Amino acid sequence: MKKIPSLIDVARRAKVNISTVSRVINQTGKIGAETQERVLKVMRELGYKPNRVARRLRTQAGSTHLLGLIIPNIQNIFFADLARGVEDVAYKNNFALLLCNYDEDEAKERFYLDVMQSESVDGIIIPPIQETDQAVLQVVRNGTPVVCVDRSVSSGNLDKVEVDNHIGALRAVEHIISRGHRRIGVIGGPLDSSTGRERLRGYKDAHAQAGITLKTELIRFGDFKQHSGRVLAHELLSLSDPPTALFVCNGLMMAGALEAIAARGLKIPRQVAIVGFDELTLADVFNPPLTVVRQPAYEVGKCAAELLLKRIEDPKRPASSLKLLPELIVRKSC
Amino acid sequence: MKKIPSLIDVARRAKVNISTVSRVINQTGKIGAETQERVLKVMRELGYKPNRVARRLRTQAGSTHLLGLIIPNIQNIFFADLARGVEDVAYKNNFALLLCNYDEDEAKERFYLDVMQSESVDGIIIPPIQETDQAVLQVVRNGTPVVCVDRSVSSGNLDKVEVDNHIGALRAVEHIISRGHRRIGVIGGPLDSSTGRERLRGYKDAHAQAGITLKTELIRFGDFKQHSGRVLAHELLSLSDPPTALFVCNGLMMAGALEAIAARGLKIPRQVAIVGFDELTLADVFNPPLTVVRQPAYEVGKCAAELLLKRIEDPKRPASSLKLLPELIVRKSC
DNA sequence: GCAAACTACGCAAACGTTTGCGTGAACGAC
DNA sequence: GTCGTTCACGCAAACGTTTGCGTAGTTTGC
Repeated sequence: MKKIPSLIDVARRAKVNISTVSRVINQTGKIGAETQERVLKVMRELGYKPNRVARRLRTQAGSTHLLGLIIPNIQNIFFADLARGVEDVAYKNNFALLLCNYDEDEAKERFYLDVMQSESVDGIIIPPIQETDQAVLQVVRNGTPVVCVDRSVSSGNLDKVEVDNHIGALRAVEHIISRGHRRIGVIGGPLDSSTGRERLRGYKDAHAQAGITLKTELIRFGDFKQHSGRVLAHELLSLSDPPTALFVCNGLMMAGALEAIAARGLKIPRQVAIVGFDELTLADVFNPPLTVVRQPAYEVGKCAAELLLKRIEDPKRPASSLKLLPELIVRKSC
Repeated sequence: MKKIPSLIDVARRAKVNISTVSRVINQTGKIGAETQERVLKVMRELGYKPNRVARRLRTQAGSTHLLGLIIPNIQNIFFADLARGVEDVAYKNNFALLLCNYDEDEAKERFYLDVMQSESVDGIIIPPIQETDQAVLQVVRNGTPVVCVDRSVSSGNLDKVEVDNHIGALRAVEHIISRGHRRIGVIGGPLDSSTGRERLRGYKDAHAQAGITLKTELIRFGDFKQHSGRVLAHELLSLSDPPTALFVCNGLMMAGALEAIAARGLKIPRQVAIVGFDELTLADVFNPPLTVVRQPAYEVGKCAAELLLKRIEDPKRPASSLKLLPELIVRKSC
């Protein structure tokens, strides 16, 4: 329970003013070589570590070395990968990370946004809960750098990095069609999310390209959670004229759909083919191995963090918008 | 870019001293009903949010409402679940969470421990990298509450919550033996981790109980990562007298082992049975569904956070040590 | 050889809180 | 009517930094 040394302790021991110590730490201002040496020595002896809280309090923005990341759920592997991406670049630049799960709950999102501001983070990475997310817009109005990931936010000039959901879905469904399928069921995401909408658009465009007319009974909307994947797959497969292939718009719903297929004892891909959005842990050793479109989640996080750091350094730089390409991994399920 | 209101702004507008405002916020001290009303009104008008940084700076410990969580890798679903557990109880108690991945890298662990202290977190949850983890011992010596999870730390009286790895492994291997197997290969974890050791002990004890003598060539040690699972499974299956069943000591290595089995075109469980440690995303819809021992990761995180909060409230309470029971989920892979 | 410029460092304010102490007013007891 | 108590609130220090300004002492320019 020994006292943690502060600037004052170092200063006293080195017989200089605290401002001098501060300056050798931050390498700002002119310091005599000899003094510098002495201060550094004392710092080592005392095991001095700068107090980040005090530093944050003093300097308003840009040097707190703390980033905020607010995601729906860390248990979703997509966001875990993404988080890992931002963490890695944060660590490389000596930033720490404040991480929160908001669970698609607006109150929680608001709470955590408040916390972040109140913690004086240098910047925030967030997949906005809504297209027009007043809470995050308020934050950027307060002057905190924000970059949006995964989903877009309607209002203008924010940095953002997304994956090209349209092209991903398009390629996936094109592939399904190229395998000869004409009745393709889709388990989509919520239409009020850009991801849900874009993936559905890919599905539709692929049909249009191939001259296949859409059947509304084959189009179902889930909530990106496992449960909805299961029940919607059951619904689709219970149709009097069931689809011969399924396109499932995220990883968790994919797991649910596979449950339904297993429960019905259907053989993949003979009785029903399937391709999912998002890579899954055992996808490549599944029987049969699962055809999926892999999202570059780690890269999304990495790019977002890099963008954020750039903006922190230069708050006036024009907003940039990245769109990363997903990759269709063709295995045996379709 | 408007100025964020501070205590001073509220005080001025309500025509009181800042200390009064502080007192109505914290509900400490006597305040006149009328004054209180006025101050609250002004706070609402201005949208005042207390500055957590200043608060943390002023009060030394116990009320910063910030918890630290340092884990090996958030991409490991076990730790993601665990993290979710602590996050949930943190949120319920209005705590925020500082999350870091240390990647089994001692330098990173040290860096993040420094950050945590420097951020004046109220407490830290960590799976110590070593049995005798000097860095974390130093932290508790400095007076920061710490609870260890998953792995134990040798030195005395720390709060900790683990899962009973011995009983988990014992039950698993008992089950394998009950299926008639006598040559059981094990892909274990590093022996310098308590988890690795305890699971191996379970494996051995199950053999002893059944009167089966251990064959050293059937015992291999990985590093809990996917790659080692694959190569060790290949090694075991290449033996002139290969095992008829495999016990794999964590989830990632399980995925690797399944890769190896798939590559060799072996049928589970006919040609080789397998049971793993850790539940996996598609385990229940795998073909065949995977028999695993499920660790209560979420509960571990939950309990750890609750323990930590208790200790923060009362730093002198005796250390408690929880051991949660894992669950053998028998499916079809053995 | 002297003004100007620079070097190396100290002084003190400021960041937004919390909190011990002080104090005037109201109040109850006698 | 006096005195002690309680109430409601103000004053100012403190937490550990950063940083603009000031200032001795030294160097440079000519």
